[in-house]
Amino acid sequence: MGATKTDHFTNKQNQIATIAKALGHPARVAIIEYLMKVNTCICGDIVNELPLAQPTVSQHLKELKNAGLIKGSIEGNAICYCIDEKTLNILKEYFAKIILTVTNQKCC
Amino acid sequence: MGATKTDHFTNKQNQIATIAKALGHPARVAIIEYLMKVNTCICGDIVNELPLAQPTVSQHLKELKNAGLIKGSIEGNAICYCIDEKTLNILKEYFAKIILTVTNQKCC
DNA sequence: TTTTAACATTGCAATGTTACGATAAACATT
DNA sequence: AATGTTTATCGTAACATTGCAATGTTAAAA
Repeated sequence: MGATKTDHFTNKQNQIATIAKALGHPARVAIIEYLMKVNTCICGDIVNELPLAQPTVSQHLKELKNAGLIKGSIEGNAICYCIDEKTLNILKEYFAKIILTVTNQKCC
Repeated sequence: MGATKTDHFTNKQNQIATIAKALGHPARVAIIEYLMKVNTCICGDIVNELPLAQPTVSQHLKELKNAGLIKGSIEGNAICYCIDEKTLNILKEYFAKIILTVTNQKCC
């Protein structure tokens, strides 16, 4: 098949999976790291930072945007991208909760 | 193409992407949640908890294991699975660092 | 207005993922 | 030994992802 059976899972499970999936590629992790490193939202310049062709980078940016991990606003000729930390925080809090629960378990 | 250019990215970027990718499917998120909920490592019983056929579940478990998110030990007839919180913690700490950095930025 | 710059979109080839039936392997039970 | 239970593996069909060349689109610059 190849198609994920999303309707069999909860909204939360699908939400977490969607965000995690967007971060499931090193190029997209690299984009996030770059946006963090430059210490401001960056207009243009992302393509030159990655070892990938422009259409490929554009596609990765689109996926990060769809997942809510970055925001992009048109700034004249270029586009200004920055990290949306709210979405990252959803993942962080989710993992923190699991880790806390699991650490208190008597197991294996 | 379809093949990820892993060699163009750092080890850390590939590590984060690999772990995130493993969590990028609702069935695998559901497995993690179930392992957390039962409050102990569970032997068997995972297949019945998911709306998927046994070979599919087995495959998802394998991917979680490869990513280091769960550990499995043979327990007689069944196999005992539990969460490896160390791997989850790598992701959590990574996100926490990004969130902290980004929140202090004057941006957009 | 033509040109340039910065991204987006389209189309396609190569590869990866998801799901499951069939089958195998390993052990427990009878 | 024969049977059942549990998990893994194989094979394969359907679909998704990755990457890029070619081509649009939009707005600044000349």
